[in-house]
Amino acid sequence: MNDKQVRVRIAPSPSGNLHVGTARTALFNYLCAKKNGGKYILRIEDTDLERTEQKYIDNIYDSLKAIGLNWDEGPDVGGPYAPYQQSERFDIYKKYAQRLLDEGYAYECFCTQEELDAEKEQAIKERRAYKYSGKCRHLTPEQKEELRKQGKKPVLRFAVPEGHMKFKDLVKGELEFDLGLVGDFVIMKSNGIPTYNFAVVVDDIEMKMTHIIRGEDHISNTPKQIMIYNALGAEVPQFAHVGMILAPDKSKLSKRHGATAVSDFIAQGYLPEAFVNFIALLGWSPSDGEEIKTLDEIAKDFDLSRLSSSNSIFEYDKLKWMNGHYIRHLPIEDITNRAKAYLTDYDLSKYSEKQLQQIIESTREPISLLSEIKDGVSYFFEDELTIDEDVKNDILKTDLGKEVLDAFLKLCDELKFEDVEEIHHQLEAFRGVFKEKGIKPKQTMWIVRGALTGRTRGADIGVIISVLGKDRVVERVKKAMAI
RNA sequence: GCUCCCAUCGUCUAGAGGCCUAGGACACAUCCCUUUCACGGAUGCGGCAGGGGUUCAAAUCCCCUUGGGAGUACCA
Repeated sequence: MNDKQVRVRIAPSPSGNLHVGTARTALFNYLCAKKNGGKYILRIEDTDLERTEQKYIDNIYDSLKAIGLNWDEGPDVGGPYAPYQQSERFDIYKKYAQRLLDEGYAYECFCTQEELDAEKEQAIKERRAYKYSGKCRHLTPEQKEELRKQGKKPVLRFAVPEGHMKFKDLVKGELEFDLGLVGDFVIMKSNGIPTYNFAVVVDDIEMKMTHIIRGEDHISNTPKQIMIYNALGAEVPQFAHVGMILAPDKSKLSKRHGATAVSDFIAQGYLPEAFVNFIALLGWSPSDGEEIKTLDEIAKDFDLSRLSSSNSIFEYDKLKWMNGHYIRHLPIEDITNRAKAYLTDYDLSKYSEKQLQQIIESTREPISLLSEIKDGVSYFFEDELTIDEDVKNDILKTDLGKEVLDAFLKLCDELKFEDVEEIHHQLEAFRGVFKEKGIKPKQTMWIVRGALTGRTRGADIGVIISVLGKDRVVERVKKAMAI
């Protein structure tokens, strides 16, 4: 490669919330910049005035920030090539368009939608691939004047030359296209707004992009874009086209498969760390086989050569597992703080921060979504415990249940409530008594757990007893005995 | 239809001619641990789409078939 500073970009269109596919593209660009000490730029491609909405722009900012992909230059932070929002760059595109017009690389086309549709229909009838005829290519100045007088507004079309276009893609390898198959495409719409293919190139030139990393759905745009680079006498950046992210049924990922927006995943309880880690593995693989990595670690290890050229399917199973892994391994203070967002229905002031952490610590193990924490800790907060029917019938109402609870109630007088370790020891002795009578330790504890939580599963029993404290433990046991 | 891209366990992938009786991760199964569910650990199940070449040697290179994906807009 060259020794220029690497400059890459993510250029989302604000016509929807930030999509996972876009997020992954952003991630790869970000990683490429970080790895090479380059710059990672955010550019908002809002030339589609109809579909652009401010809330989507906000969502893009928020989502990108949430997963840690902060940009070096962008609409909000500015930069040497501002503005970074296409709707504010219309005069720049006009200038470049005029240049292409003047130099004969582009021409005005006055064809109406009807004419174009007719051409298209004809092509279909002849079972021929459609391509614009180029009939406006050689309009005389007089003809154009006449058309203009009729009130027709022209579009600007790029005059596609004959021949073949070849370029080397960093992940796909050598790619070749027959330009005879691509028609003269529109670069400026009749309303004076540039089309995508034109605006990207102008911006990428102006913003000095060195690498274009994007989804392979852009492969067919690439020859068109390269032609524009060439016509403008600009250096062509390196391209790297990655496979797409597909839904489990191999179709395009859509809402019907669940969430598609990064913000949806986060709202569902996925941790940003886990989410980025997971999407990084979709199309990229670590050199050491170690899959659990922080963003920084991934950046250190990142290399375009390890990008995959095939599509990958977005499966929730692994994401969930990974999310659970992060929930279990991130510092407890951190997880506790984030968990609070899901516990707003509870009166958290009931417990000290330390106790809250104990609660979360012993509840975080089995969950894979942070949102599950709410249900997981409910019995710590309910004043009126809800007891599962089968816990009532199969556990608490039994003779053994009464016996165990009676004994446990007596034990409460000696229990060292403030010391979880000690509680465990005392419990061990407690279980031992029943074990001698042939009652399995797990059965004994099941009964105590049932009385205290109303469930058969939950946090560490020592923590439950300690955090609940003597008063509530005794109260709950008595209530359970009265069932 | 036309053009382009892709093809290793169910899924994500390692593999850049011999290191491959194809490695890892998720999922699944069994076992162990255990105060529950889990977590963790161990073991197992499972794949080079098919067919031709090239080569002493092919998952790796070439061709064909099949399958999948993308593009084909005055959308990005």
